[in-house]
Amino acid sequence: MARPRTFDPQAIRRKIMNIFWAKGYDGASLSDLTKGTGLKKGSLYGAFGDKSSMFQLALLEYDKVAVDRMIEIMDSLPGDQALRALMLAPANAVDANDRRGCLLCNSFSEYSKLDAVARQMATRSRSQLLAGVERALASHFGDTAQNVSGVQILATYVGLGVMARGGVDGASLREAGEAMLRQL
Amino acid sequence: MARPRTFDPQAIRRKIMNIFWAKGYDGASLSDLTKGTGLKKGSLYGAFGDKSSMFQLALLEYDKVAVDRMIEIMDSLPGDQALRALMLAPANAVDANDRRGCLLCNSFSEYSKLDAVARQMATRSRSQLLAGVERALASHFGDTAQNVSGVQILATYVGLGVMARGGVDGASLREAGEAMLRQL
DNA sequence: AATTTATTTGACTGATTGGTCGCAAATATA
DNA sequence: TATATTTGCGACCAATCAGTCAAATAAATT
Repeated sequence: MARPRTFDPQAIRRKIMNIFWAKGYDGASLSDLTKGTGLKKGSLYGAFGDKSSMFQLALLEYDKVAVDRMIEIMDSLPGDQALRALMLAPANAVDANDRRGCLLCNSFSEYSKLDAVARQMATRSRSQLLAGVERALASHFGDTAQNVSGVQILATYVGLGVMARGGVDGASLREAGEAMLRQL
Repeated sequence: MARPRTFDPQAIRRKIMNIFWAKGYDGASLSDLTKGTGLKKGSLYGAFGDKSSMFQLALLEYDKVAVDRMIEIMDSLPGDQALRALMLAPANAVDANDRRGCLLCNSFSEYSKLDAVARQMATRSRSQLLAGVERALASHFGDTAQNVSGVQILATYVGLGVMARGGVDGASLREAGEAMLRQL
């Protein structure tokens, strides 16, 4: 008996994620969100809550479509190929003209402006990504102690994404990723 | 015959740098700047120009007191110690309760919001830091080809700074830095 | 076709954004 | 001490910020 909503919430969630991905939490204005989704403020607030809720939603969506997906791919590959996929992802994105970097990594930069829930979500995604990296390392090296550390690989990945945002060319990012892989 | 200014421009420049360092270009409001410097808007604008000029000034100041200083230190040390100083700096800062990361690296994250001058300054500082890293590498390895790349070390450094902002503990940052050093 | 109910919409907050301007205060010279 | 000048300060500006709300709209059931 109620009028059904005319938009697809899932599609809007995706658009919201992309807006925050490109502009950051603070950098994305309500005006950006209304223009980017095609919805008016009222609909946006009615369906998804306030701006911080929308960002939480964006983090969740990114966790599903990017982080979890990357972890699944890594888990399905031999350790060295898994790490190769991760370390070359930033260079590949820049070559495809995508300079947004990684939404999760970007949110570390503005961590101090996030609410407690968003911080927890970001921290959780980070530790899951780290766990995936460590599984790949273990699968490559066996369980023996090694020089490389999972946090080091994670730091390199974060740095590559930020440098992509900062205008570094794809070739340099590829060189850095390849160098990291040579250390395995 | 003119009334002399009652503040020390150099000290104010330093304060402006610290404000942008902690909050970023977009994140630092004029209100932050007036509160942080103790000067009113009129004085601030009269002495330093608009907000983007003040950010350029902050980048220049950071280049002098942080980037150039780090490069000087690195140039004065044997290659391995030089790289050690760089790779452990983020962990040391966090241990000293400083989670601001690196102003230069942070500006990569919001590169798209900077004006042309600030972008050029950031790019220039980055390539100077990279050159310093490559000198340290050459001093350590001689001129033979090696597995490690300067861009890789730079990416790791950037990532460590961002992770520091994102609440990662000092011990993890140290572990990552030490691991990177083990690859040399 | 009438009613019910949620959706959509645009107008409207108060606060803050970056930025400007004129006036009063203060000081160094004459 | 009087004057000339620049600083410092507060009021003001339009634009934008996130967020609210009531009225108009549209659809599904009866």
